[in-house]
Amino acid sequence: MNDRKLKLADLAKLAGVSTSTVSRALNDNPLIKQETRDKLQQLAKKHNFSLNTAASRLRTQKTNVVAVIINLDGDTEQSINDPFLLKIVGEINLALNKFGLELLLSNSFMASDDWANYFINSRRADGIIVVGQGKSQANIEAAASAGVPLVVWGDPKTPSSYPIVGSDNYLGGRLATEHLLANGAKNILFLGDPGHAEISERHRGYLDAINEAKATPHVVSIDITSSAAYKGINQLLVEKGLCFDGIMACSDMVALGAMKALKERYISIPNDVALVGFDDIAMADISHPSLSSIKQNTQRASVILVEKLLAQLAGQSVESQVVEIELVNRQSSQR
Amino acid sequence: MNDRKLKLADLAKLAGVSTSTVSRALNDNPLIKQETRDKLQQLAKKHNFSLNTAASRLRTQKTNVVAVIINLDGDTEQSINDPFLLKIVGEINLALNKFGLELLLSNSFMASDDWANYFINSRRADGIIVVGQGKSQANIEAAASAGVPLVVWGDPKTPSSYPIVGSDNYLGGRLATEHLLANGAKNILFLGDPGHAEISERHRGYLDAINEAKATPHVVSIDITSSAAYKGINQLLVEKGLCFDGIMACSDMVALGAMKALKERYISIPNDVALVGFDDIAMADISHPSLSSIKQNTQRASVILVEKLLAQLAGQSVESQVVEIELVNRQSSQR
DNA sequence: AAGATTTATGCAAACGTTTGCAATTTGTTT
DNA sequence: AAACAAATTGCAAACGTTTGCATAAATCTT
Repeated sequence: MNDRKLKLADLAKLAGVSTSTVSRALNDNPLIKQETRDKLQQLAKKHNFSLNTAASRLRTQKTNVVAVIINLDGDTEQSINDPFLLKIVGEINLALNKFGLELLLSNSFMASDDWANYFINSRRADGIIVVGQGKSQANIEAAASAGVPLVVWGDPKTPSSYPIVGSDNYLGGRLATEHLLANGAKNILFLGDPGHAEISERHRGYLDAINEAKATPHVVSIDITSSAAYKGINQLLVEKGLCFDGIMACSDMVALGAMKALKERYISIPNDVALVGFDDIAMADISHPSLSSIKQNTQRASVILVEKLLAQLAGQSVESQVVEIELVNRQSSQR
Repeated sequence: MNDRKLKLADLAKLAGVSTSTVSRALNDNPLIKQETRDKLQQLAKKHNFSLNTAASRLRTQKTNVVAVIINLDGDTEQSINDPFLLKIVGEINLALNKFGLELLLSNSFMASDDWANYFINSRRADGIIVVGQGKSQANIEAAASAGVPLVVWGDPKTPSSYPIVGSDNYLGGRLATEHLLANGAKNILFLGDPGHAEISERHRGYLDAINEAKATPHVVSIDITSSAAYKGINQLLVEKGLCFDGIMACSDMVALGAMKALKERYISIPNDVALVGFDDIAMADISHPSLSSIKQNTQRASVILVEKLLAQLAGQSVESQVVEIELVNRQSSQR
């Protein structure tokens, strides 16, 4: 077991050929005769050989690694544990693997602010996928303008010098609100943080739908967490009573927090208050009543993110792209 | 912007010293005079220099990267989206960062089965953290006996040749069950998959508690997902009616699935059926009624995992370790 | 002030791949 | 069979660090 790690040269000696030949054979280079290739590949397998990635990365100046940065704001509690963010990371991992790439996980707290330097100059990764625009796009801007291959999960409508892939948040906000209106809600709360890039779009959609219906908007601005939502709704109920009959929550976690506050006060969902979330996380289906939500197609989005990154690496210029959304109609809004 | 990437040699020329000196200075090697060190470090910062990790990894044979493998069974639906697994990954990421290490994310589907080869021989990572024992420990066993620095999140009571860090699952199962008994439940279901390493321990704890109370055990064996739980409980209710008054669920997601099935049939929780979950995920607190659960200290566990891995890398031999658990008493079991 | 230490720097050889080019072998054409 | 073209393989130079050893500069001893 503890033979010193084999290198290409050892394998070459064993086979009686040159290292070049082995290298090419293992990379399935057609320069090498098929027969030789097969033989060498078998030999490699037999001896449990694997290439030293450090060496080949040094030589080729490519890593086949993509850094995924979970971009959190320092001052919010929306944490690394947010199920939606993590779900996206999971999907991105799958998508990368499909293309033979590996995933280096980071968050915006680590790694210094200079992403170009930390990840790319240092040859840690070939490109970057940023998950979440956060409140400030400064870091992203900086990296992009330093010429880093970069894609962002966020709101694709945001004007930017880098490609953003994400849902049509405006439309989502609008659909959710219209759905609530169609179900007879008159006083619909927007629950979330309109200062946050993606969410501000949802907010715009909400506003437009509300205005068109000549209803009155009412924004409850909170951190994007379930506990903030719980507290926010609780406080509102204490101070003003049940002054609303619908809630458009900026995320499912937020919706679920609100739902708890309502249920504790025996406010019926959907009869007294209709509720729609955003993200369609697993819990939406399992909560009781089940939570209507705007479903983001994270799987498709992840594949697109990776494809766009690869296109950039290949020197093509790429644009932002919207992925479709869908209203998932469940009990919480049905009446 | 587009100056060709600086290398150590360029920096050296700029400063009028040798590359060795720059290298040492940037690594804060005390061989170099403090003054020179400061000067060079400043110069590096000014020119936005960063070391080529491929080169230094090749030279030092160290990567400062840890591979984290989410170890899923091929045949279960417990997916990469499981909030608990992802939570652990998030925590491990934080813990690794604290020690200056980076996280290469993988799952057991990718990467071939030969972890030793794929990650270590290839110098992709220095060590491996496996999240979840899964149903088969063959891959882990193989890697460990190939001498790979390796730690596992799982059930620490499992006899093994590698260190396992995790909760005292037996105790957890026991505590949860005893808690249900203490709250007057007589017919307590165990809901989960006893074939799964960690869960079989919870099951043992359940059985012992049940037997000591001279009650009758009743196991509903299902996949570890909320939808399986939902279906399982539904089916049971259809076939046998409400033949139980307590459920010990093997995870919170499972508990929440069961909860939904019960609520839909207007079975009161906790009055008709008391319920305890496992993991204490965020949703436990937000569900209504809130879900009592066995809390696993993932944060502490993550730090321990990393420390043990580092110890192994330093050549020390390390042992499995139990991290404390705690019953979080919420509404779902209170009567 | 000259040797003996200590401190600070530089030289040059690795680390293990990949790849342009040259060299060899094989096959084809006249 | 000679001349040429095509198919295979090998040589050797990179890629950008780190580090043992040698050297040079500064400090201390007597």
